[in-house]
Amino acid sequence: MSTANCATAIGRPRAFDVQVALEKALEVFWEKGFDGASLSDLTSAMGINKPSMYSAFGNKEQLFLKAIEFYKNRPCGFFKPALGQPTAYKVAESMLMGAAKSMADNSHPQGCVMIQGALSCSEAAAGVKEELIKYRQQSEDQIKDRFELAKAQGDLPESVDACNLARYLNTVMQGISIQASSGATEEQLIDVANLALASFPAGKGQ
Amino acid sequence: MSTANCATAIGRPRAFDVQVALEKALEVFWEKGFDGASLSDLTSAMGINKPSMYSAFGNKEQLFLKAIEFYKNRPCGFFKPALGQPTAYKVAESMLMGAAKSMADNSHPQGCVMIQGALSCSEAAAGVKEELIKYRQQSEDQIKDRFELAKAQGDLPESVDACNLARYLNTVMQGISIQASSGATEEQLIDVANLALASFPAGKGQ
DNA sequence: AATGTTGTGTACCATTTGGTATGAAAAATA
DNA sequence: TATTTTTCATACCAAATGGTACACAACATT
Repeated sequence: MSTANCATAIGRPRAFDVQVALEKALEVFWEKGFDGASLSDLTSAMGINKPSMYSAFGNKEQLFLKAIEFYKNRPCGFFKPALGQPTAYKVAESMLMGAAKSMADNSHPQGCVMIQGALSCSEAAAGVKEELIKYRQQSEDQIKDRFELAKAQGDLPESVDACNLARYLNTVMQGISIQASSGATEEQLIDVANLALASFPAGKGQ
Repeated sequence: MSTANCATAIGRPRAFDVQVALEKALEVFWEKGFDGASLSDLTSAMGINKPSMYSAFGNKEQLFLKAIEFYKNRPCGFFKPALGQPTAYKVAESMLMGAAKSMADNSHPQGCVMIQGALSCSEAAAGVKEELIKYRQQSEDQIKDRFELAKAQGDLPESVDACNLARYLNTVMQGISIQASSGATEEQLIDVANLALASFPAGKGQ
């Protein structure tokens, strides 16, 4: 049951690339959600059969969680780079524009799998729903921390409630996810992002 | 196959109230989504058995659509009253505050079933997903029309793009739905709503 | 070449899925 | 009371669900 691709492997080697299979599974979960994605959907997209899936990933729930983990860390993610922007305003701008661009991108399912993967769901998905809620809260907390830092640096007024502002930013991004999965285009979402930025306490000049 | 409760009914009368059963079904769909709600979940919540459900509502998909129709028209809905507010700003304010209050209300599942009922879903739910997208678009169009009217009345500047502003408002409400279903409280969502209102082109005075 | 270890493919498992056939039960009408 | 019409309850259906047993295949080590 070794998931990692060890250099000196003993026994029959895997005939598939675990990472590639995980990406394929991610696409299925992304499009259909946890409840809507059946094992047949998953394994046929991954190009493997069920025993291989179970031995490599555990079960459907763990496969989902590992796919989400990959999603969080994938190189094209817009979140972490946005957090690193020099000013609070630029953080928000980069995040909203990144969300608009990324979520409307049709090289993969629209919207965000961390939002849509298990929103209203069966009891079987209750675990992954809780996990996704936790992840979303962590993102919000990271934004909040970044805004607290901005306040300490004088980049945001002391009067600003970093917690509320972070929640607002997160809320708009989540709305953008819904819009994207409903068919909104990148341009439309950029307009939304610009309107949302008008609420931002620090002006565009900063 | 008469759905309506006719006064002079011939044959054995229904042992259940169609409207009450529909409300129960709505709650299940609301909480679990179309894919996550099984017929067993539904019929046991409705207090009837499957043949009764099929004869009264058609099938799972039509039951869902009828439940959504009921949801749209239910008396406690905040959307239509908000549209009737006298100014564009008050429309937006009423809508956002109504969303914050309604979606965090724990007398029913959190969030909005028209958003979460079928977002990422299986092929079996593709039809209801499209229907929900259409409904959401109709809501947005109604807001847009209201803002166009506001422009004609001089209540909004001519420079405002009613379409973008409506989409922004809709986006924030959809984000609020996600937040609510993630456990956000009414107070938190009101704070979000107030931040969102800061983007509004017409000032609070209007 | 024999052995130990691990992955693969098939075929299978019990359970659940959405959906029905059928006969009995309850009412209005005749 | 007999008939007609409709609903109810049970039992059932084929297909799909998430998950596994098991024999075999492929590799490293001995």
